[in-house]
Amino acid sequence: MLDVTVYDIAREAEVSVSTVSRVLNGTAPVKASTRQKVLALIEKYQFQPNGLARSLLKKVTGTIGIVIPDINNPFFPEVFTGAENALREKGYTFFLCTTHGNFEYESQYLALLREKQVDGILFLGGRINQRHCPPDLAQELEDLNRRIPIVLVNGDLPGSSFHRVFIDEHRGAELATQHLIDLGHRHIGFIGGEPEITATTEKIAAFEQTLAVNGLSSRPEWMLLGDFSIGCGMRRMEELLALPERPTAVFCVNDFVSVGVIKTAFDHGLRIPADIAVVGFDDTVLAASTTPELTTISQRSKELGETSVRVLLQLIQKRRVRKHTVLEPVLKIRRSTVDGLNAAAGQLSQLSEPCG
Amino acid sequence: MLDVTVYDIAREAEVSVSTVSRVLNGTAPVKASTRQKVLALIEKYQFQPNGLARSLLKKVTGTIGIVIPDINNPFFPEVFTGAENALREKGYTFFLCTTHGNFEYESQYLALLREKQVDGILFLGGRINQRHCPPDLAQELEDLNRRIPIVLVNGDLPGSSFHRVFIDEHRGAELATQHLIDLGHRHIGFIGGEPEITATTEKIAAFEQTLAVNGLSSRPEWMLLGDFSIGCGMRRMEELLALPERPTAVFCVNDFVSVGVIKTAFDHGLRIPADIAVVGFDDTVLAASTTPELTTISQRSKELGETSVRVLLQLIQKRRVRKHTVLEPVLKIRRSTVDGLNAAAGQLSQLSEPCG
DNA sequence: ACACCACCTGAAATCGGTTTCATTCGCCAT
DNA sequence: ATGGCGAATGAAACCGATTTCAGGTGGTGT
Repeated sequence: MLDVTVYDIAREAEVSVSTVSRVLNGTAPVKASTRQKVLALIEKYQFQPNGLARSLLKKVTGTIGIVIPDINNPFFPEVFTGAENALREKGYTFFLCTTHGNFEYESQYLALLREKQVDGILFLGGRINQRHCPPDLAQELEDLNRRIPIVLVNGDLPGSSFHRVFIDEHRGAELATQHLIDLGHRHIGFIGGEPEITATTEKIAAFEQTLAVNGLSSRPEWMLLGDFSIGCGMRRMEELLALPERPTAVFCVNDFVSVGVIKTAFDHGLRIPADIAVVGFDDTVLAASTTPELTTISQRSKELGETSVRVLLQLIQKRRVRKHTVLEPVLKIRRSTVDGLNAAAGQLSQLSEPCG
Repeated sequence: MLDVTVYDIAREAEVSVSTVSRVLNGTAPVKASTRQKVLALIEKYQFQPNGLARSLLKKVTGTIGIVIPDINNPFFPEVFTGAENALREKGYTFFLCTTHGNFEYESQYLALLREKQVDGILFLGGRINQRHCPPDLAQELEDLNRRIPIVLVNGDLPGSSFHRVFIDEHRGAELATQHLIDLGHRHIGFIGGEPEITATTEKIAAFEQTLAVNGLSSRPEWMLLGDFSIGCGMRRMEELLALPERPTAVFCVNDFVSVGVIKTAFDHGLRIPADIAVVGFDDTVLAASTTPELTTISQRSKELGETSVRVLLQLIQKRRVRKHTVLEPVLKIRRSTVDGLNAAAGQLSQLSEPCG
């Protein structure tokens, strides 16, 4: 009863629905007087056209699906923010789908997104990896990509032909490792990350390669994996500190893990960076909230979101886009590796806006 | 060409679309042999019914809009997680809309959500407040509520009749303040928050009332507002420390602000809690990542999300629900107010899962 | 007076499903 | 043989918009 349609408007205005539609979209000239009449009714009933009906016909929904593993890791909200900002004025809306790294959820959400006719999908499945991703999900994703444009963000599915946007994680890990070496560290550990995931393996490869280039090497007992959580950082750091010989620095797979590492180091009365230096990865808001602030690798998360969604938009408009877009990571040097920096030097950009 | 419809299936199976639809939904008996034929074709073409067409007819989309001010404040992702968990198995999807506290964005998103025919809306607009919210947005929201079920989460619009789910912020602020007083503090400051927003005013009211009950009172120069950011915490703490006389404890409007306060205190060589105790609000992941960990008030964010969405679901199903649902806040005592707690006592629930 | 065009409008098809209504068919009881 | 019933199916209406196509009207140029 509260729902007004073009037919209701047309009837009351004593015109046809075609005319109402033309007033709505300006697709053809309409006599000023009838336009006024129609507009008045639209205003009167607060009429808003039903997007489902329109989308059904036009085959465009103005809707994008974003699939991420974990919304509680601040990295992903930042990517989301970038995507949203890039498309805000175009009137897109976003389905946010959190999978918790669960393949069943992923599969379920992909089906739902297809059913709801999204125009495109941003897939930030950290789990995508040749060895780990089950063949059926890979297949499913590829099939889906034949119907709906998909952009893989910071992930890969070797042997497939997805469009991808990602930062050069190898380079990022190299920057981090070289930074520690340049500071004089010779004994460096690596903490965190699931061993099946690209985000872990890439970093380890670059880590060991950079050590080698500098005539150093990693020690198996200092390579402590797990997952991407704070708790993992705490536990692995406990284990590390229990060893007879300790590294003087650790490189963590992400900021979450770094937070755990710092907490545990602090609990053991260690000073950071004097006793142990810590480098993270992602440059999320967490990096700004630890004491001392965390040296980390910026993934330029907002830009990543913006760029990804721009690529997706090109695909949606059937324009040609290069398959891969790579962003350069940036090393953010803060007090978890270099003592005595003043706070301003920390490049904590998120803290510089005025307040109140 | 890749898009298969019920008509295509029907033609190839030599049945009518009605039959295909019946196979799809099991709404009427279909002979086993024809069912098989249809199912085989559905499998062959990976057919999936078009949700737009279905929703258009059924007037249900299985879609919910969630409007939040800031996705980069970890509190909101936690609420979102709760909502998603509660509705996952029902196959709902969520439009996530971030407004940055911008009324224009809010208005724009509300229109979009209506156009896209969401079944309901969770509105977490921290800005909703009798004095501050512009009358037209208030009006808009109320009009919308006549067409679409809306639940206000942690917000209010006095004089209106929305369904609301919220935690008792007054009680939360009381718990925080009393905790500091019980620890022996007599000089307590308040930092952060925009003065127009309920989340600020409620806390201030409870703060001052609790002081009064204990025979204490606030000092205007120790009430330093601003916004809800880390940067605000830093700046206001600088100002506070520049005063000739300082409080021995501060209560912050949220965890973000607390982080800034702790950072600045640390930069000035102050020890927490010995020189200054800090209490936050929200119990986000940030509270676990500071050194020392932050004593804070848990808003039980995931439960808040779950509960809100449950209420919303009731409304969608036109069942009767009580207008207001209130959650009790919980004080989480950690090392930013009490020295020498061991880490396990911190109740950092998010750190207790196994890893790897 | 006639042809032409620009402007304005409406009827009807369309998008891809679901659902109602009517019909056919086979089977069983009387 | 016949009436009745339930299972199985198809035709057609419907949801709410957009768009094509086909007029109708009025003004202008010759």
